[in-house]
Amino acid sequence: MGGAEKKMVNDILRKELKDRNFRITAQRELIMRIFAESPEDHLSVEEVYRKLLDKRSRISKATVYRTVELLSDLGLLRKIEIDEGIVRFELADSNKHGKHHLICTDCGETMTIPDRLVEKIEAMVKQETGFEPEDHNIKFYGKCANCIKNQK
Amino acid sequence: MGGAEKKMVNDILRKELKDRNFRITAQRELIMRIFAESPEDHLSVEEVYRKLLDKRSRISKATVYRTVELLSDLGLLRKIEIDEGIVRFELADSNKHGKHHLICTDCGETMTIPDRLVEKIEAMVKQETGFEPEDHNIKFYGKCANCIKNQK
DNA sequence: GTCTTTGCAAACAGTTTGCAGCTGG
DNA sequence: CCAGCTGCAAACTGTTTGCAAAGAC
Repeated sequence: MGGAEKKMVNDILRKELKDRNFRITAQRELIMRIFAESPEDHLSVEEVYRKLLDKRSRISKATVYRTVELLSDLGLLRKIEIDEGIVRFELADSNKHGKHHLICTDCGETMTIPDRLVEKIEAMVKQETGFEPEDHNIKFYGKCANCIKNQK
Repeated sequence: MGGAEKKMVNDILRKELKDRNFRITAQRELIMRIFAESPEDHLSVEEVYRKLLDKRSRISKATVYRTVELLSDLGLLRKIEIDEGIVRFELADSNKHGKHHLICTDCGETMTIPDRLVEKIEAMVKQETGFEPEDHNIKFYGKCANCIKNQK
């Protein structure tokens, strides 16, 4: 994420905090920055904490927990869970929501399911169950078109 | 699950234990039985433990943890995770595979997506992408029909 | 100055482990 | 009989909480 974008993230954070009458603190800015700077797309509390230590910021772990939860409430981070038992957070980039992948068990390739198809699936779920999906986490494991072809 | 099926589950357990040189114990049979008898399709360790207490079986929680893990290794149970932070187990009914849930962000209710619908989704994925799904992990987060209704 | 936020340590929940005694084969 | 299993309690991990002191506005 480039310098300009990082500044933008910080501006959004400040605005969001102000609007909801929360205070702008160094800790909140720092933690938000960790996410903006991080090459990985999702971090556990432990990982955020480590990265803070690397920067010589002495923030308590309790504050990381509280802040990351607050940032989720503000809609700046999204809480996700990939491996079971470990909660993670990622930047809630507004144009990116949910995760939906096809994972080939032969060649290991992972592809994104086309948005169009995801929308169709969500519509189907709603129609058949009355449940209104807002977010999702979808993974299919199987054989990709290529591997099926080469197998023959 | 009917009486005959419950007996079958127990026979499979005994065979599986024997084959792998584990011992057949009352605790293992009991815990397996809890799953066979349970109307819910997935149980946390805590819930299994409670059900054992209801039956006046004084099994230690450590044993429940160990057993449920063993039964998963044997392929009789499957480990799943629906709400974050709570691990659950379900009967690894051979004709039922993968995990697919609807999780209501209002009331916390979690429901299983009907198999029929899952199959339809898989067929659609195959048709539109050429990818052949064999297993999956699907979670939708949103509002359940009940909460939508009560909200109005 | 006031009300929020932080850091610390203690509390908590879920899970794992070491070990003495019990038990299935 | 004896290796494997269980129960118990203690240890551990990840997370939450109460409170006094520090900080934002």
